[in-house]
Amino acid sequence: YTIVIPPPNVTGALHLGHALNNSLQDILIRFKRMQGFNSLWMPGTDHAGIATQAVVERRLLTEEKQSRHDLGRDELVRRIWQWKDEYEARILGQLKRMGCSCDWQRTRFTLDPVCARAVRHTFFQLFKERLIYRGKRLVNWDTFLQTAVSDDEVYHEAVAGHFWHLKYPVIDPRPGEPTHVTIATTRPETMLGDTAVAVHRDPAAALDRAEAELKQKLAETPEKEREAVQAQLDALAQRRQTVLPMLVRLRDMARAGRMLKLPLVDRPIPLVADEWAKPELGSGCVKITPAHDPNDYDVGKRQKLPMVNILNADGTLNANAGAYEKLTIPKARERIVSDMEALGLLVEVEDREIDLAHSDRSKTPIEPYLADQWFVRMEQLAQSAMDAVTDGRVKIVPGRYAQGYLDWLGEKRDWPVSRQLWWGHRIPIWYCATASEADLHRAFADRDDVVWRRDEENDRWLICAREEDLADDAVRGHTLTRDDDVLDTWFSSALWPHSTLGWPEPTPELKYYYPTSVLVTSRDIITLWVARMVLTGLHNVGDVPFREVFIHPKILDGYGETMSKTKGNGVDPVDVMDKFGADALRFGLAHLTTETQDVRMPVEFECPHCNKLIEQTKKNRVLPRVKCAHCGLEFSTQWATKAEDRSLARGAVVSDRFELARNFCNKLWNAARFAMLNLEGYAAAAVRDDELAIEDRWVLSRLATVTEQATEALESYRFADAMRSLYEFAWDEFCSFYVEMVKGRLQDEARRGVAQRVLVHTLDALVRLLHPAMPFVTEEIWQRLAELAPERGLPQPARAEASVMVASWPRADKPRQDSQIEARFASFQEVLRGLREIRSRQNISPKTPIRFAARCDRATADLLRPMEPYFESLAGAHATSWGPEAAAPATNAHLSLKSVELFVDLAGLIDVAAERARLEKERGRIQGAIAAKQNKLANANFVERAPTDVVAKERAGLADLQGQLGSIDAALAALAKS
RNA sequence: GGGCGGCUAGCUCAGUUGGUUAGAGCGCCAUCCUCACACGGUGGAAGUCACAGGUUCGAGUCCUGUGCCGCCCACCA
Repeated sequence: YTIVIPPPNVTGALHLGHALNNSLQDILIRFKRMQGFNSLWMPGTDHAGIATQAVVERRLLTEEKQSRHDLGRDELVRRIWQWKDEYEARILGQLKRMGCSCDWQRTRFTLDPVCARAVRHTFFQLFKERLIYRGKRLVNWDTFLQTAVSDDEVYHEAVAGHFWHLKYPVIDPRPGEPTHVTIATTRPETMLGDTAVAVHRDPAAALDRAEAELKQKLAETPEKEREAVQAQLDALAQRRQTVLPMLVRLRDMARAGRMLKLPLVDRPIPLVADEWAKPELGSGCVKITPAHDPNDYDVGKRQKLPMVNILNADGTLNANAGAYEKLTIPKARERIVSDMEALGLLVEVEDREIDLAHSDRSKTPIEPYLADQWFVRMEQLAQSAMDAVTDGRVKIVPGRYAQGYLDWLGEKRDWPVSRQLWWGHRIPIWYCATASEADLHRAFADRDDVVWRRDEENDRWLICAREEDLADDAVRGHTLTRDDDVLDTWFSSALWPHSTLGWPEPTPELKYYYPTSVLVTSRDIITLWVARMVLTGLHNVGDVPFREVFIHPKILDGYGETMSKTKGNGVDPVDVMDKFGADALRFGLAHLTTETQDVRMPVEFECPHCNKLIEQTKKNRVLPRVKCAHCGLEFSTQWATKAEDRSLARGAVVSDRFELARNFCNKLWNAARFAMLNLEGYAAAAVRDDELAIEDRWVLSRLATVTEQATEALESYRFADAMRSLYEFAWDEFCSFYVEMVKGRLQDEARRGVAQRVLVHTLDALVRLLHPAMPFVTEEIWQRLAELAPERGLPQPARAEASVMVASWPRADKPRQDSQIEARFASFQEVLRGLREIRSRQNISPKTPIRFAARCDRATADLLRPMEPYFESLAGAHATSWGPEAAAPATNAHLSLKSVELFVDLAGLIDVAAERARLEKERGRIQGAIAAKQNKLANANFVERAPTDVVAKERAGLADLQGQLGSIDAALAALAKS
């Protein structure tokens, strides 16, 4: 049984999302191990490697004021390793505290040589099959960190910004033609890369469409907001007069192939007609910078425009920027605006809120630029991964997530795999512009681990080497240069299930463990990782990487937001463990793992000084220190880094959602203590069925059922269901009833033996069942039990395993399931509850004994009569009579139950007012129920069409209720007399 | 814009194929420090199952639509 383990995020602390993931995996591993499977963890790919580099670079730039370019590749990588070692030690400590039996020794990182080899083999093979190719792509360039960031590391934020309205002169304007075209931009420096200005090909029609849309909107908007829409409509109408004629003219000029002069660099650029220009916005014209804007890139492709990149890889302007070369973007922006103004070409500066793409890493704006990148052709790879899911070789649980997976793959969008980083697997490609093909043949004649291909666009060879790096002079008389880029971390992560097992070598591990059993992960990673693992597995090994994928919920904070470092709303599992314990953390998380997609986790700070709770707000959750609203003292949080903050007492982040689990751990521990305190004279021996007391047979019956439920639930990843049945069995049945009922026998020397054996057996089974979810408490109980009762079990005792970790998972002992016993207990519990209720409502002290009569049919009487001693011990109630003729005492409290009417003798005890109030209320309730039933039965449709058993049930229910009503009336009458 | 999920007690959530009077934990009220457990026991109060239609003898549950919250993907799925 094999589980692929995704890693926790590298730069932050583990938060509850990671704790959930790791806990569920460890629950499965322990569960399967107990079932006798040979299990293997396959821990952590380092998909967060990029984050590490970014954090290190950010430190360098802010604290040491130097960039990676100053530092050099080797030194940067050395620092990253150092950072990662610190990080790993911390994460390992946390996982260990959580009880995760994760072994990270074997495969520390994806840069492990074994994995590195798998990466090169894969790249080589894809290159050879022409599934890897070189193409162009706009890259999100983080100018601060001087790296590209991937699409998912970009977030959009509205910021206060400017629209600069600029004028470009028309070359040789004819009479009547405009002399200038006005455009607006938020990034004036990109004008240096402009290769066209666009105007709509049919401005009148576009305006018509915009108008129609606005009218539609006007009709739909509520009265209040209409004014604003109407204003827009008016503006549009105005525009028809003022702007439209000019746009039509410009459009005609564009068709005629007229040119503009790009100021500052004096480059002629065409006026083009393209629908990207929006006549309803701004001047109606738009500058086109294909190398620095995604939309413009599309226009550039459509209009076959040149693409001028003005950026260097370090975020400064390059030679294409002419006089502005080497300036940083902000400096260039400043200069260009003032230069344009000097030329009289700056029309106005408009203040506006703009939606700007930011880098998640540095929090600075993104400057996209066009770059050559490596791509993986997805057509056939994606199809294979889709087939694996549609034909069921990979099962996704819950099934609804399969749709997203298929839809995403269905696009078959090529996968850009190159990244402009220094950390990661460097792309095994060398360039050579000077050699001839014959030279290459000569150099690599006897090698099948080198292939090459022509790069026509750049007039050079692309040489891919599989096994080892090529020397600069590998081709005699020519120089090879290696590609600087590294591969997307998902490229190596995608290989994880087979690369860690030794692929491409046919190792015994690969043979034994591949395909693995299950991947447990959260849904945001389905496309990034799951899909890619499937397709590389199929491509490389020829089989799927895992049989099942379990997608667990995401943990959100109290506001329903995803936990993340950026927001600072993550809950540190260490806080939870400190406050509630590791078992409570794990059980609690498993207990809320339902099939829904999210789980909310409202959290509070606990003041370490006065122990009061302080609401966690969006403001205070990111602070390193917080002032307690109750006692006024300050405490530190998980964000404290400075010594002065850290010296304060730490305020834990707590959530009452773990209280249930903590209390449960405590309950189990105390129940175990009780059992062990009562094992005096325990002797292991076989137990015959006829020796079993009623409660023994009942608890064994329930145990069989619960074992069955828990097993079934865990096998189908219904963690919450499993936890719920175990919780209820342990607390409501084992503790509240079995333990209470068995107390008497444990005091009785003659009956003690069997009671002890059944008690120990049940506890033993319960501890096994709970072990995966509560490893620490259960192990402790197990070890202590081993001292008192090393041999235990029903019907034949056997020596217990040395640790519950290697104990076997209980089998549901189905022959023990006894519906009759369970029915008897249901009645028993009902009567017991009734007796307690009467005691409570009559305010009778628990110490005062009471007597009661129970009116019921003979069968029920026979069933309950043997339980008499338990009514005495659990409710302090003595039964005086059972059966249809049971007489009500002169003064009594009455209660109608499903199968029994209870009369508690209240001679000398009665609180008449309380009893009357209670009876009146009861009467009202029953009358309501009777009316509902009578209505139902009066409905001819119901009687005719509903199944006969349902109708019969209704009738019986009605009769029963009417009987109860009679009794209540009688009781009320009796009260009136007294 | 598309897809997915949620809306059930003050809070956080269960509710299996439609079928008696819709459940749990926390919180609240009352009571009990009873010899495993006050992180406990016992009892209680508390819900127009988001809204509007529809199917059905019968709807929290099935269908259609609407609203709000959230997530994912994305200018054409």
